[in-house]
Amino acid sequence: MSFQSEIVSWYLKNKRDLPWRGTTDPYVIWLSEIILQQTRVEQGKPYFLKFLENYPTVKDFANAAEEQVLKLWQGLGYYSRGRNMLYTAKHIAEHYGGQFPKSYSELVKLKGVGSYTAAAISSFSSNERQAVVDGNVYRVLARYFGIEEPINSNTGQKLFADLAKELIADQEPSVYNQAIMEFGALQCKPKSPLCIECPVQLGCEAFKLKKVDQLPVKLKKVKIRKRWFNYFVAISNDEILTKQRMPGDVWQHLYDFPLIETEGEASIANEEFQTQVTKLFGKQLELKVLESKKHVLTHQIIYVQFFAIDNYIVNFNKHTEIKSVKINDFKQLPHPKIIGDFVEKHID
DNA sequence: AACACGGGGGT
DNA sequence: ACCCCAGTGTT
Repeated sequence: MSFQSEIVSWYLKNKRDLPWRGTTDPYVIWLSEIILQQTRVEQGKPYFLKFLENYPTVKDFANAAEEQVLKLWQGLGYYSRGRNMLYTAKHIAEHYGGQFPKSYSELVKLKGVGSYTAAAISSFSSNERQAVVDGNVYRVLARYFGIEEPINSNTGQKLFADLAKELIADQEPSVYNQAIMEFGALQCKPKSPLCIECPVQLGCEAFKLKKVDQLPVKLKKVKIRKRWFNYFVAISNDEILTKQRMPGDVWQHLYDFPLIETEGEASIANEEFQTQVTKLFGKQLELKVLESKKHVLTHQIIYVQFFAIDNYIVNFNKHTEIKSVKINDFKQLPHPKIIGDFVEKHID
């Protein structure tokens, strides 16, 4: 039996029952695929169900407000996915008459849809012969064919894309694509793959050469930046100060608190820090540390301190991005995870 | 080609 | 501590 037939046969026996399987509606598949970008199935599943319930069709999605979309997205990360989804939903409602495209060539033009997602949607929705190449596929192919070319080099990308295209040539595109990804996720896992009970063990180059744990090869790792965020929790009566984050940094368009970023750990005793606080709020304030946390992202570690500002009087300079809103309204806004967690813990 | 973009889970 | 996850957009 060929590699592909073994994979498909394994899939039919071992596939998970997932809520987006079994539909050919390109809108629903798009929903699931965007959510699953760089996201584990188990983490994405509740978000998929939530989005489908709130926006049963692409027209429903197109009518949503960005704040509502981002609120539903809260906690999932890579928020540009949510923003791009709304943009694309509006685009489809307007230019496609609400009819979600199914072909690779149309799909790949959509914002937030790259070659992987276009291949996934087109093959799952209409069985178009487009090979998916995601993290799973890179891993399975690198191991089975013993490919040492880095998966994120220029030549590597092309090499794997060509190989994947060859392999799907005589297969049912929809089933085969899902099969190889499911195989990578459950059997040919990054760590502790199940080689002992693997249906393609005999043909696997990496297994033969005992290099399973060394493949695939991936270039470089980015340097992690350390940052120090000092947030000010200013409540007076039933209002709280909030600030929407702007483009050019993490958590774009999400709402957090007035913030002073420092080059190192800030303390109340530090004079320069006090000066900055005074400048930001226009007067001397008494600060109290509420909580300190370390927030780890892929590319930066953020040391977060929350300071309480007691007896704050609402007289905030209207020139800044900072606004005073009702606490109940504030809670409805989309927040970074670290802020959402803080609010849930400390603010009634 | 390199980097930015979140958060969580596995080892 | 490090790697990876049903990747894409920008520079």
